[in-house]
Amino acid sequence: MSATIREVARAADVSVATVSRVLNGKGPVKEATGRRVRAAADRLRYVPHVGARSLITRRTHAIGVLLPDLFGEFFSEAIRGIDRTARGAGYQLLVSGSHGDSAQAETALRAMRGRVDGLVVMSPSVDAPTLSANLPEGWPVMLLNCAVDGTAFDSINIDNEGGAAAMVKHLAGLGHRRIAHVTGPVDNWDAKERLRGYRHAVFLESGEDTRGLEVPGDFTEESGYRAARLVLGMRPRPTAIFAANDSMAIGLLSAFQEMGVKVPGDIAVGGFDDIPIARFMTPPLSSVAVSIAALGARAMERLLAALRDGSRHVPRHETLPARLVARRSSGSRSPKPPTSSRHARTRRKDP
Amino acid sequence: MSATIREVARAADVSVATVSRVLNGKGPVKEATGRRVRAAADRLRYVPHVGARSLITRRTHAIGVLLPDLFGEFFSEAIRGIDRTARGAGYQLLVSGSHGDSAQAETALRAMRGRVDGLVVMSPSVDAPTLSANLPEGWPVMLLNCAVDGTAFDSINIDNEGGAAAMVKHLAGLGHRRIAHVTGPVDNWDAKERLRGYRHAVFLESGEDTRGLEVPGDFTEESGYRAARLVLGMRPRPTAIFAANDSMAIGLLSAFQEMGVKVPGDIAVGGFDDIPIARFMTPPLSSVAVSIAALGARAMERLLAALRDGSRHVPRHETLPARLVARRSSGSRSPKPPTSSRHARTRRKDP
DNA sequence: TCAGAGAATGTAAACGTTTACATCGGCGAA
DNA sequence: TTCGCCGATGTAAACGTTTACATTCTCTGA
Repeated sequence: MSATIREVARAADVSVATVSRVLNGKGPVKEATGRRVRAAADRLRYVPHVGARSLITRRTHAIGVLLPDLFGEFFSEAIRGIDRTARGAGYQLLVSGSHGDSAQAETALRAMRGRVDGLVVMSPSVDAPTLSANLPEGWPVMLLNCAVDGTAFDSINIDNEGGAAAMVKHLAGLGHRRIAHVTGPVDNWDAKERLRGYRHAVFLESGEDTRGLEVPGDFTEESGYRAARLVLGMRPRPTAIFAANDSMAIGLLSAFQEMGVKVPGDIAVGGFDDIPIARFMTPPLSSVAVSIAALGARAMERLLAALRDGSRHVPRHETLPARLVARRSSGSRSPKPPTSSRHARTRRKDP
Repeated sequence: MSATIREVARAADVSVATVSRVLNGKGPVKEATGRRVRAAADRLRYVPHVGARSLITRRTHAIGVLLPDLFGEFFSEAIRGIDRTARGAGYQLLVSGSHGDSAQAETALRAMRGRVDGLVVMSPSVDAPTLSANLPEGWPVMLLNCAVDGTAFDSINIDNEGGAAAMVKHLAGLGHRRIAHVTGPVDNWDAKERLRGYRHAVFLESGEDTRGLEVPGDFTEESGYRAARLVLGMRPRPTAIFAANDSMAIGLLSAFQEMGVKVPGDIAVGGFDDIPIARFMTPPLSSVAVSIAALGARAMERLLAALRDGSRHVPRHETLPARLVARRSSGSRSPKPPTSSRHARTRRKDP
């Protein structure tokens, strides 16, 4: 099979300790000896056995990544950010996706034990108790956009509240006074925060109460499609709708198109997430953008820092800003974006 | 830290060998002893140290996954398929993405050595020589949609040729006689196969030579945008264009819209890949769909089989079918698809 | 010349498993 | 009774590293 450190030592006519020292760059070694060892290692194609190494160093140089059953680009973007940062620091990624329920996530969590030095968890179905029950004490964990409730874990969240408020302000700035909202699933953390941001901003802008302006949704296009009819039935009729995510906003758009309701002429529409499809809708959908890649990168950065600091590390909470993207669906008379910028965003290697 | 097998043995009042036997289900053990051991292991939250285990078994129960710098949904879909199958067989995934060039891929390849039992490689920049140079002899490897040239490696490819031919036949069936083609990058395997399929099908349908009907592209929207003008300048003017991927087809669509050229009235357009945006274009883009998840799942299945068979395994090549998706851009008068099906496809968890 | 410092290198224990082999009973057959 | 077999369990070696400690070598300064 593969060469062992002992064979390299024999080939370079030194002891195994010296080989180890040379390859790990610790301890004093003579220039010439180092060269000899490295040459022998190259020649034999020596690669240290990670198992044996982790057995004694208690380090695996791998990070576990737990992701929910994401579709579309979220998965890719999250991994992209995490991977780049991890690789830069010499860490590998043990990825586990598609966790529908809490039980699956627990199994995955267990399977990671002993394989990784730390964990990045992005899963709505994993909460603090589940986590602490399945993890060795004091394992470095970074929670990504999970429902954090003042736990002892590190976490990073998107500024859902601020993003939602920005969208409401944007619509209000365009003259809209009655702004309806299609909510996400009631038990969804992001949805709850967006709802809160919406309510607060509407109150600030118009002093109005939002009761009677909220329509329940569940993040699917279908629920957006259904919501359209409900909103049109409100009296007085709202002049704008803010959907808690883009999928529902797209549902709204297709319903309005079928009914002959003009967007943004008759009613303005805004979404959240700025998924790639958003800019290709007719009319292009105004939304709130979040850089998932940046989220992942930041998470990995902090996890690596935690790994370095060891027990001195103090967990804390962080919020990543969301950015308003005004397009035509909200009535913003933004010109057609220059062709080049669209390309930059959606280009990809094939397939 | 974590409990060791020795502590479990002491707690259950047996030897370490017995604990190992119970937990691995091999060797004869008394019913009662088994129960006692399992109870102790649970109580102590014992998880075997994978490093120590792999040191002696020579197995890691992990599969390396090398992916290119994919954007959009390809990444997610590929991982989804691979992950599901791997998890079912008790394997974990060591993922490494974002490999721009061959050097990066090589580094990643090396880093995986000793960490994984097998490899799934999906990377246009990795070829057979690079692979064999950086891999231990006889390592199970599955090539996904790579440029395979009769090598000794297992591989699975998409039926680019068949898909392209299907699109041409579809257009010809709608009455088109002059069908132009926007090609992909010249050194891209998929692009080359699609071009071949196009040429062959055009020859079969009309007996015509395709010289003078091909326009160079590079898979970006921009190149599609530029291609539009070239195609319109051909004499006699083609009545249909088949772009080698959807991004370029989208470039065509936006160019035509700006120029006031009606699609499909003045010219029909078809793409390849059926990316999610395709159905949301105006008009919805006809394309050729490929299930990337199925591709990944199939790859993992075969890799696992190879792992089981060991040296008895014989590598072979496999092709996965591509499916034509006719929409309005090709002039197919498919009615607006029922709302529900659109939802099923694009729904996703948030964010 | 030589003590002693420090650099360079070697020796061997330890990490936590699995497993070949040894051991120990108990039981049926001779 | 005794032999041999077999099921259940224990003992200890081996896997490939890292590293504390021991040893050897090479100077430097008195």
